[in-house]
Formats: sequence, structure tokens, C-alpha cells
Amino acid sequence: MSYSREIDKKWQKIWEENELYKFDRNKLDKKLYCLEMFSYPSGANLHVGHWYNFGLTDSWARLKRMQGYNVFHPQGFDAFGLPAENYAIKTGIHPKDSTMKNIDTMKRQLKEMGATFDWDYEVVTCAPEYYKWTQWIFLQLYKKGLAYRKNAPVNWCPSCKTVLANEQVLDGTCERCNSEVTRKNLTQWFFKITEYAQELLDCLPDLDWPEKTKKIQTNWIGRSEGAQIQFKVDSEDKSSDITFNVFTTRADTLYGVTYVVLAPEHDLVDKITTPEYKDAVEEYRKQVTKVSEIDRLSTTREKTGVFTGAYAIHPLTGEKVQIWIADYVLGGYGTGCVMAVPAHDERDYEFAKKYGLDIIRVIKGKEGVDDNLPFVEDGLLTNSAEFDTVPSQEARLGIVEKLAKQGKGELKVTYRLRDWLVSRQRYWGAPIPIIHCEKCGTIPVPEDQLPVELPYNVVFTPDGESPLAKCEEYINTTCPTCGGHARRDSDTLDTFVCSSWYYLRYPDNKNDKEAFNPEWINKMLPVDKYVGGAEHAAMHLLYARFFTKALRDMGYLNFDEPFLSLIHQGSILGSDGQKMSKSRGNTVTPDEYINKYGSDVFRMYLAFGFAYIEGGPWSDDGIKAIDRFVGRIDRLVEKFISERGKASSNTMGADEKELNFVRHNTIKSVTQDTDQFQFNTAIARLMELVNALYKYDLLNNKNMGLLEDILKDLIKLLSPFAPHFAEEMWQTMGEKESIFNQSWPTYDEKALVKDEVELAVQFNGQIKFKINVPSNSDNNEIENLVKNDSRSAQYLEGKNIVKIIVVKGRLVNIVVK
RNA sequence: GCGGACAUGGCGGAAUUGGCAGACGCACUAGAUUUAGGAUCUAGCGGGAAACCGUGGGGGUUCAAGUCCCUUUGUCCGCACCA
Repeated sequence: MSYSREIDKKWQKIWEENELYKFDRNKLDKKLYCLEMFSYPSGANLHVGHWYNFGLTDSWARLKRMQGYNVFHPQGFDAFGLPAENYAIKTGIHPKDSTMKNIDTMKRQLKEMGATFDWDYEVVTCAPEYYKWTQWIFLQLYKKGLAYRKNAPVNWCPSCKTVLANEQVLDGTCERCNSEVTRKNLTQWFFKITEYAQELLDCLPDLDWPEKTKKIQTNWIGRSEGAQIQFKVDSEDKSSDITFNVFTTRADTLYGVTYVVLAPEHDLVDKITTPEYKDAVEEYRKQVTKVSEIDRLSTTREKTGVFTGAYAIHPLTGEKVQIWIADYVLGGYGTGCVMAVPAHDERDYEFAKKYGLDIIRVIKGKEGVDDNLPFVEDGLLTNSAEFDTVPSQEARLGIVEKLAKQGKGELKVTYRLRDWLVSRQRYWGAPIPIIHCEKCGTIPVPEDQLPVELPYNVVFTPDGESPLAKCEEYINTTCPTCGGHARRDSDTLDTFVCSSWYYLRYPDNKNDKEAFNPEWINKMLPVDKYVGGAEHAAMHLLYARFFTKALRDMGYLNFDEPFLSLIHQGSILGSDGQKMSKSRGNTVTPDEYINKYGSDVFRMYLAFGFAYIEGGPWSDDGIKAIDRFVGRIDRLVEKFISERGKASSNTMGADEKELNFVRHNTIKSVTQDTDQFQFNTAIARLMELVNALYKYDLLNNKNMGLLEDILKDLIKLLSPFAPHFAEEMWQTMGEKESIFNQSWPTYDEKALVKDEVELAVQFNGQIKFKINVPSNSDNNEIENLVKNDSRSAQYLEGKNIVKIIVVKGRLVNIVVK
């Protein structure tokens, strides 16, 4: 039977009946946890990206299975989130209903892929059995002091009507809907990811992750070494000493400070502003809140600021310097205050020029260095008392040391990373398990009362207030501590919270006593291979690492990192080379192709047509080529079956040796390439083997025994990419047991050694001809063979041989003069 | 503005990490087979008549460079007043 959709169905049914892909919980010595980032069940069908991610990772998993690994390959759904809720607002269809329906559809399609997923371990984040434990983890973080509430300026998306984490703001816009993000002061829940900033950084080098991704995380964490220096606010009233700290990486420029700047939102501003400047300061602060996030992020925007009327005392010189506020100083970074050294900082220079503030040079360039102001590089100190002529690097330490003795400074490391804002003013998420009591304050829901279930009957009118806040029977409750009237937290958790621990739940998804059994999970984790989109480099992957470390420190886990090895698939573009989108009309619908060609052809085209981590444009011609390739194999097998039993030789002549060489070379390459997610070259090698088999098949007197062995190897090598088709061919060959219970072919080094090898012969680096030499010749013999070859004469005539370079098995280069 | 990645035939993409550039496939051409084919099989296929020239452009290191170094252009990505 030639390959078709029917073959897919036939084998999917048999695999399911035989429970072929059930994970064996008893053989953990060779367990291998293979995981794709789970998917959001959107209304649309499985798209090419899912196929590319899941289908080919499955091919990898199949290789590993046949190599003897006990592969754990689960699948599930990241089912909470905004789209379902927005859909509900538009259509009135409840998020739970639409989501569950979508999950059914996606699950059916995933099954049609014919992957090795073991659905017994399915996880759905919007199920109470799952989010119960999401809430439980929230409470553990709360107990540990890693979840806290604070009032802070937060990113607000007016279109999504919710707050966003810093990571979810791209260039001042919402990563989801592209609306411009505004600032709002709100009391919200945060996770203290900053507590782990250093460790998140320290563990990166040892991870088998793409360098680019590590770099993104490194930048996102943004470690910066410097010093914290204390300034005193000048005041007539000696009894009320107000001090504040600045963070600087350039303590060596301390003597060049001519003013200091506070962030407009800094708490101190109200306390120190003198009455006559009050109005100007208030006006300025008002303006700043009006400036859009986008404008504020712009580096080209002219700097603005106002004087507060207050002065600070320079910690070393004792001189008075003006205190300004300006929005180029950020409230959330460092201490929110900056010592301004206009001579040696571009921003301060620009600001000082504009407002006529003093500029004092304290760094001179070394000999020959152009040190026109602003001079921002290291140099030698000047105008800096006893530090004159000291190099910057040394002075940074010396000056801090001097300050430290007076209790006015210390070395300090700061990070760009901020705490993770997890509250969302939305309905379709895991409820925050917290109760607010007027008498007792913030009270965690007792663990035995989890899950705090989402009420079903809520109103989705888009009036800006979240459905939970409007749901009286949900909001009103009793305080677990005093029994009095209290209100539930009306927010839900960022969906990234749900996806920060799902990999821990998979292996123990039916556990109703605990989020996961630590003993079991410590055996099953970490994930050995994790595959998913690069867009999660800064968010999901950082959050998941944080969760793992936090749970480890609470004693639930004994490993440091969740994902040892990570791969990002590229993205498949439309055939016009543009990103697929409905508006461009260049989308590829997998179902159409699968109905026409079968799922294996679709999968194998994805394997063959692109460098996996690059992706690229879709091509209808490309998939036809794979269809043809499958047909070629089919015909080859059919022909062999029809000729089996006919006259056969059993000699290993030159033709057999050549074929056998290709066979073992294919085994070697396919094994290596597939292991490294280089599926395109693996398929290319398979095509070469098929071409070699066709060539051999033209001969009159064939070695049928050898042919059979090679065909079987071919089918095995093909099976990860075309599981249904390979299973069918395997059966056609007369085999009874599933091909996926066979062991992966191994190559014979001896078959890869040819009697003769072809070498390129170069004169002065230019290739002139090729020569065949026995493969066991030594360099001397090769040199002689080349020199005595008649074709060499014309290049040697009247010349002296300066040097001969022999590269074994590749080329000979004769340098003549 | 800063940082990183990439650039190879008409096209998708290979190249053992410094060693025969263009594997494999598409498209194209020719032949075979076929009543016919858009099916199948075989062969050819970077440019050039050739010497030779060719991996975005220019320079360098080396016996040897797509690969290393410098410089320049273009595309994509990350960060973007981070003190």
C-alpha cells in the first residue's frame, strides 16, 4: 500500500492500542526528558510553527528512543490567558468553554502528527487540579518572603486593561497588543526574582544553551559594579540630618561632582524642596507623568529638569552642590539618585550646558589621548586632592576606601533586573490566593482551602474593571484568621507563573497531595532537551529558572537549573519570505497539506527544507520533492519484495563495497546530524543512500542479502522523520514487531575505509588535477606518486620544489618557485 | 547610539571548523519509457570558447581562506538615558 493519510491512521490506531509510547516509570537509569514549550490553545488550528517545533523534536526523541533511552515526552496546554477573555468580551462565549473546545481540537491535531507524546501525563494550566498548585507555590514564595505587595509605578496597558511586567513592555509598548504603555501607581504583587540575580547570572556559562540566549539573559539581568556614596542634604536644621545614596560606576570622578539629580518620583523630593521652588517642582513632576513611555525612553530627546532649591554636601570636599530633579534619572534603577559629573558623562554634560551648571575636569587622558570634554574614558585624576595623577581604575577603589572610613561609601553591585510583577487585573488566570481583611491585613488562604476556584458566572463587559472584582460572591469571604468579613484579592496571576513550573508537574501530573513528589521529580528532572521559540529568552526562561532555584532553596528540589540543553527552532515564513499572516494571505495551513500528502511528508519537508534553527520561506515545490522521495523509497521496497527469492549473488565486489560505504556513511551522518538537530543534512544523506540503491538496482546480478540489510537500515534511519511510512515499509519487509522497538543502526568503521582515495593535487595552491592513491599510502609514497604523475611535469619544469604539503585523504599542495 | 548574528548559483540550503566551494533538493535542459503526461528512470546543470574567474565590497595573514584578522556596505535581532 503506497503512503497516504490512511497509513497514518492505521498506525496511529495500532500505536495507541499497543500503548507503544507509554513511559516506563521503572527504568530511570536511561531516562531522557524531552520537552517542547507547551502551546497556547488558540482558536485557530495547529500552525506550521507548532509542527516545526513538535514534529521535529519528536523525530529527535524517536532517535533517542531507538538508541535505547527511556524517553519521557509529555505534552500539555498553557491554557490561561488574555485571548480567550478578549474573545469572551467580543462573543460572550466563556473562556473556559472556548479554551476546552480549542484544547480538544488541538489535541486531535497533535495526535494526527503521530508523535511519541504520552498523553497520560498531560497538563492543562487552567484546570483547578493544576492551578491549585500554582497557588500553592505562590503561598510558598509568600512564606519565604519572595512574594510581596508594594505600591509602585507600574506599566499599564490601557488596551489590555492590566499591568505588565517589565519584560512584557517592548519599546514602551505592550508586547501583546502594541498599545502604548502608560505609568500608574498601584499596589501589586511582585516576585523577588532580584534575590536570585547573581545566581541566575552565575549558572549561565554551564548551560548548553544558544549563546545568543545567554547573552540576552545576561543583558537583562544587567550586573553593574560600582560604589554607593552617601550625600548629606544641607540644612540649617542640624537636628534633622537627611542623607541619600547615589550609585556610580565612576567613583574616580567624585571630585568632579557639581550637582546631584534625583528621579522626579523619588520620595525625598517632597522633603527637601524649598518653598520657593515647590510650584516649579510640582509642575515638572506633573509633566513627567504626562510624557509617554515611548518619549521618555528616547535617548535623543532633550534633557529636562528643575532645581529643588536644596543643596547637598559633597562627601569629600564639603562643598555645597545643587540638587535637581530630572527624568533622565530613573526611579527604579540603582538608588534613583545620581551624582552628576558633567565633565565626564555625556548626559550630565548636556544637562549642565543647558542649565548653566559648573563643569570641572577631574580626569585627564593619558598621553596622546584626545580628552576633550565630555571625556568619558578612564585616565589620570586631576583636581582631586591627594588622588591627582592616580589612574582611574586605582582611584575608584582608593576613593571608596576613603569614604568607607568615614562611613560615607562602599563598593556595591546593582542589577538592571527588577522584581517580577505578577498581578493581572484580568479574569482568565489563576486567582491570587490571598484574602484582605480590614482587621488582620493581608492573609494567605490556608493551604487546605486551595484551590481558590475561579467562579464561572462572571460578567465580561469591557468597562475596565476586572470580572472578578465585580463578582460579589467571589470577592466577599470570611477572614481565615478572625472570621470577620474580608475580601479576596481580585487579581489573577500572570500566565508566566503557570508556565514557570509545568515541567515539574508533567512527571507527577496526577498527584493530588502535592504539587509534585520531590523524590520522584528529583529523579525525573532536570529536562534534558528543551525546544521552543527564541521569543521566550528573557521571560519564560528566566522565570522558570527562578522558580527552580526558589523551590530548591525551600527544599523541594535538589538541582539548580531546569533545562540543561536548549534549542530554539527558527520560524517558517510564507513563500514570499514574509512573516505568515492572514492579512498578507501567505499562511500555510498544515491540515491541507496533510490531507494531500500525509503527515510524514509534511514533517519531512519541514526537516529537509530549512536549517532548523534558522527557519525560512515555505515552498510548495519543496514539499512535492519530499513526496517524490517517499515514492522512490516505496517503489524501491516494492521492487525488492517482488524480486526477493530470485537469483542472487553473495559476493562483496566493488559495487557492493561502494554501496556498503554509502550505507555506513549514511548511518554515521544521520545519527550525528539528527542528534544535533541538523535534520536537513540528515535527510540529504538519506537521499544519497536512496540514490545509491537505485544505482545498484540497475545491475544485473545483485546481492539480495546485502540489499535487504541495507533497505532495513534505510527504513530505520528514516523512521524518526516518517514514522507512519517507515512502520508500513517495515511491515512490508515482513517484520512483525514495531520498528520503534528496534535498535538504531550503528556504523562499521571498516566499511568507511576505501581502498583508494582521490586527492586533489595543487601547485602553489591551485588545483590542477585529481589523483587516486591507495588509502594506506604514507606521505612519502603520495609525494612520489604525485611527482611522477605525467600531469605534474608541466608545472615542475624549470622550477624548484620549495615545499610539499600532504593533507591525508584530501589534497597535496606542491609549492614551486 | 551600543552590542551581537548573518551575507554562498535562478531558488532552499551544504561545506569534516583553515584543506577539492556549491552536498542534497527545487527550477531548468537533454535522452529513455509511455497512447499521452504535470508520472517514472537516466544524464547534464556557478560564470567563461579557453587560460582562468568566482562565497556582499576592499585590504591582510597563510603553502592553502566561505572559514582567521582589519575595514566597508546591507539585512535581521537584542539593549537603549542603567548612572
